[in-house]
Amino acid sequence: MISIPKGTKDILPKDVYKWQNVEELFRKTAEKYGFTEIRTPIIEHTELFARGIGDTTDVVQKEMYTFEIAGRSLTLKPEGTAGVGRSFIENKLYAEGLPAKYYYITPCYRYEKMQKGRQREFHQFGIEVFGSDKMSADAEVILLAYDFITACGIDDVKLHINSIGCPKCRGEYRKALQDFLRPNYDLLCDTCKSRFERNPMRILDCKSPECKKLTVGAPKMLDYLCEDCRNAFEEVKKLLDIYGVPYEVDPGIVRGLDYYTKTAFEFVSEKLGSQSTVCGGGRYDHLIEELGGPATCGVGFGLGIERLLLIREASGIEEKQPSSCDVLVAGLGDTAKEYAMKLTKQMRASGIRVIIDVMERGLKAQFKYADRIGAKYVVVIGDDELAKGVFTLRDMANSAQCEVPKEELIETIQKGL
RNA sequence: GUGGGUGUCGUCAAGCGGUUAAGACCCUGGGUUGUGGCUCCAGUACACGAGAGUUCGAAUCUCUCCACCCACCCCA
Repeated sequence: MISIPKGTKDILPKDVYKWQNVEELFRKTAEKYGFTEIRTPIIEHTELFARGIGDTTDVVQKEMYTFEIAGRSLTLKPEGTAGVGRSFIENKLYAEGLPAKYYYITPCYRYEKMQKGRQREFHQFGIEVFGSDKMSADAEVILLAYDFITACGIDDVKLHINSIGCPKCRGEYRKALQDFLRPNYDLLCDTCKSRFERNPMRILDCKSPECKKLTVGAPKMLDYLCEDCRNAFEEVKKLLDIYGVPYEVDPGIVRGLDYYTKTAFEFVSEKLGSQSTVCGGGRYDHLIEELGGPATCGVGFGLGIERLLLIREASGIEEKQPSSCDVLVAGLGDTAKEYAMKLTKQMRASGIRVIIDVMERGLKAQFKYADRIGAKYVVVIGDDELAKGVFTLRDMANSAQCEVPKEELIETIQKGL
């Protein structure tokens, strides 16, 4: 037997309606805020992520699905923002007026060890706003996420916010961090030794227990913000208050991707166990420039669909599985079966969802099947009915049965649906 | 990268050194030669994760491997 690749999951018919429900809700929510959908490829040039996400990050260093083909290095997208940024530049979308507001629904790929709420192929809802350096954009992005999560019926997620500064104040912070770590430089793991000069902030999220110990008590970014960043952070908080979005400041949020600046936020839920973040995002003022586009600010988020669904389930949110069929037409005998096929065709043309037996089973089995798939009605067509021109229509829910002249059949069913 | 847990029919699940390896659900057919969900009866299935070892004898004990799950860490 060939089994599914590790870290991936089938979304089966019995669950797919749950995905459709949140997808529809997300689209509606994003569109309420004036966002339009964008779809970008799953593969991109590896360089896009190396430059966009940062080549000292864990994601780029060891989690990407990268392969060579025809002398080109391609990578399955590990997150959504870089591809949208690339498209924004390549299609000169900045010429169509700012701000540019996009939403997307996409699979993402990261080679990681499996766990509850963590897969190698996972799906994200995301939004990006390009062109505004004002905090009202950040506040709107956060509000949209909050609005959507709330609309999903989830009420126990908490919003954590932080500011991770800009290149200007980060210089100060880097120095402070390096000074803090320098006495123990020799104890750092090899990866972190190389990060020490290039990107010391990454040492803060190293997995090695040794490095973990060495970073205890390290200086916090929040204490080193420049005036501009500090004002911006106060502004975001003020706007969130105006919108009535509750939050708490969490100086521990670092974000695993290098492109983030200033505002960083996460929505976390206790229902997820250790993978507590359901939505994460922030501002990235230099990404577009870094990717070769015109200097353009940006802010957005990614929201894990699998995790969202896990929370909804843990919250006991009831979703009724829609029935997949309105009517089952059961024909008995060759003549009647031929008539049943024609009738089925007619009913489908009228927009009714009709199933006709393709297993050539007996009447009892057909009824059993109708029951299992949740058909609302069964129409029985046998020689008797054919002769009289009157069919038996059974309402499966209440076992009521009546005779309906064939001319009135479709109308009767449509009325009942 | 570091730990912990679990592997018996399609699914759930007994069994703990000697069994024809239970049972239930599902599925199929029948009781009603034309009526489901309830009930009764019957039927179907290459089930002991793989390989080695101990033993007269292994699903049961040992080892190795594999798969899945979970935690640390990080993220969506």
